[in-house]
Amino acid sequence: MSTSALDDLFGALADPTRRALLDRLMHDGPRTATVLAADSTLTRQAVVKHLQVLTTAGLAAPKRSGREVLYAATPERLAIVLAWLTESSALWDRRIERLVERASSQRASSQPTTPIVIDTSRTAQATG
Amino acid sequence: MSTSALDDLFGALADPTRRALLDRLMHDGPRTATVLAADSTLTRQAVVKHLQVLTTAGLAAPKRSGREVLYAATPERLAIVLAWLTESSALWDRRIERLVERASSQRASSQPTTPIVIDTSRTAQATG
DNA sequence: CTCGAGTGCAACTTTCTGGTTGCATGATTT
DNA sequence: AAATCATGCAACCAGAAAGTTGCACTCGAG
Repeated sequence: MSTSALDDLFGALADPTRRALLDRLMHDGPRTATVLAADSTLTRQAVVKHLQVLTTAGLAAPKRSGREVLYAATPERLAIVLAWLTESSALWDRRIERLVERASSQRASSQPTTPIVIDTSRTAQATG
Repeated sequence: MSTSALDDLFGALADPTRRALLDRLMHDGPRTATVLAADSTLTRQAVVKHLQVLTTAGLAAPKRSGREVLYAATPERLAIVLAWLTESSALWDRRIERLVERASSQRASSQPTTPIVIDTSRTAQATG
C-alpha cells in the first residue's frame, strides 16, 4: 500500500526532464527513446529510464512498431492529480474555484503564452 | 534555473507522508512538529524535515509562538500545479474541461467522501 | 536563577534516483 | 544469411532523500 497512484504521478512529474519529455510527447506525438535522446543532452538509456517512470505512472505508454518502440503520452491520468487538487483545496475556500474557472476560460481562448495569473499575495496572511 | 517552483511542488507532493502532513494541517489547522510527530510513527526530526520541504515548496509556513513553532498549511501555491495541469492538458482535448467543471460542481455541493469519478477507460486508446 | 519543554543543528546510515557505459538481443533490409 | 539499427539488460557511480540519534540552545514558568 506504500506506493499509490499519486506517489507515482507526483513523483514522475517532480522531474523537469520528465515533464519536458511528457510535453514533447504531447506536442509532437509518439516518439522513440532514440529520437528523444538525440534532441537532448541525455543518453538514450537515461531517456528510457525516464520514459519507464512515466509509463509506471500511467502517463506514457510504449508500443512496438517493427523494431522501434514508440512512446505515446497518455495524459488521462492527470485527472487523478486534478482530483486530488480539487479535493484538497476544497477544505480551504472558494479561491480555487475562481482559479479553475479562469484557467478554463483562458484555455478556451487559446493563449498558450499566458500562463495564468496567480494572485497569492492577496491571500498570504489568510491562515494567521 | 534548475529548480523551478514546479519541481519543488511536485517533489513535495510526491511523498505520501508529506501529503498526509499537509492534509492534517489543512484539516486541523496549525500544529507543531512535536505534536505531529506524536501522532505518527516518525521522529520529530523526520517530521521537521518534511515540514521544511513543504515550506520550501511554499505549501506550509512556520510561525513562532512563544517557545513553539506552529506550522500552517498555505495551499495557495497549489494553484501553480493547477495552472500547469490545465496548461498541459490544453493540448490534448476538452476532456479535462469537463472534469474541471465536474470537480467544481461537486465541491460546491460539498460531498467530501465522493472523490470524483474519472472515466479513463473511455479514452485509453485515444492517442494511437 | 533553575528546571523543563520544545526547538535547532549536525553527523551518520540506508536507500532511492538520475545518469553513465558496455554488451547482448531482436527486427529489417539487402 | 549478414550487416545494421534499435532496443534491452546489467553493472556501476555519485549525489540526494528519508530517517535516525545525540546534543546544544532557547524560551517560559516557578
